[in-house]
Amino acid sequence: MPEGHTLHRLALDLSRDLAGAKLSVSSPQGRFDGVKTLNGKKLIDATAVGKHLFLNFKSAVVHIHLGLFGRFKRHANPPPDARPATRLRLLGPEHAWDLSGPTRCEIADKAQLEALRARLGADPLDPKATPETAWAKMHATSRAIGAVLLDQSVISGIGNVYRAEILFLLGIHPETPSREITRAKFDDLWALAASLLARGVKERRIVTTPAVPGKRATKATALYVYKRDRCRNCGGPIRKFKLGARTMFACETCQPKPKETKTRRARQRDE
DNA sequence: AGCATATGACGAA
DNA sequence: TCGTCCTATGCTC
Repeated sequence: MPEGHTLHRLALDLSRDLAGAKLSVSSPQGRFDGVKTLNGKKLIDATAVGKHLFLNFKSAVVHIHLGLFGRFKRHANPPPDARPATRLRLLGPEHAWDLSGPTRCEIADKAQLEALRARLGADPLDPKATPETAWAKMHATSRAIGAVLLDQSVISGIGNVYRAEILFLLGIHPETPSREITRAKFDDLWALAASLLARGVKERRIVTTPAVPGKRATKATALYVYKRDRCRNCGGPIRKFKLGARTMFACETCQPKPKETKTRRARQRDE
């Protein structure tokens, strides 16, 4: 689940359960080296930027990136024995949170945090974020828009599911050169990303189809194109292909290819 | 039991 | 562009 909405949801939930408390911190797996520094220390809160999560202790900040496999599990206190792969266990008064499989989980100093922030593009979930830099970057490259949307230094928080769904909803073919996106389309994209991510935080999952009152979206109804065989809108076949090292899903009826300016790769593939 | 798969990102070449 | 790292799940045999 780890796209931007997951980390922002986690920041809220971790803050709700653990903020203000002195935590018992452990690493059943043994691969988190901040246990000594943090055990018994008070957590101020948890925050998120893009796909990065920060545990803000009074004395230090833990930087967590879930990568593809990282997960948090919540338990009531007292929690069950931790699985051996548990990298980090945070035990608060009422709840325990177990982290497994993260790409990153380390104490970060000021310089590291600053470098990270400098590297990340604007996060649509940040109410203070402005899209000007993202627009400038997007407008300045001929890379495929589908690849640019995964680039966390342009916009942070969008992952493989959101990129497919956002491009579908905007009717943009993923191989469209980024610089051909108009300012008006970009503004739509930014607003859509913000609203979908916010909805993801609220619903605790990615949902891009219209809400049906009284019904919860299921795996079968939540998305238009991602991992589907048929387009939820027109019923046509979904094309599945690699783009930016990940699997892209698109309906080429609802997302027509840009005219003449095919990418070189697309041309090669078609011949 | 074993294998394929996954919503991510990095470094080497 | 490829290999690599990290773990859990759900399939197939």
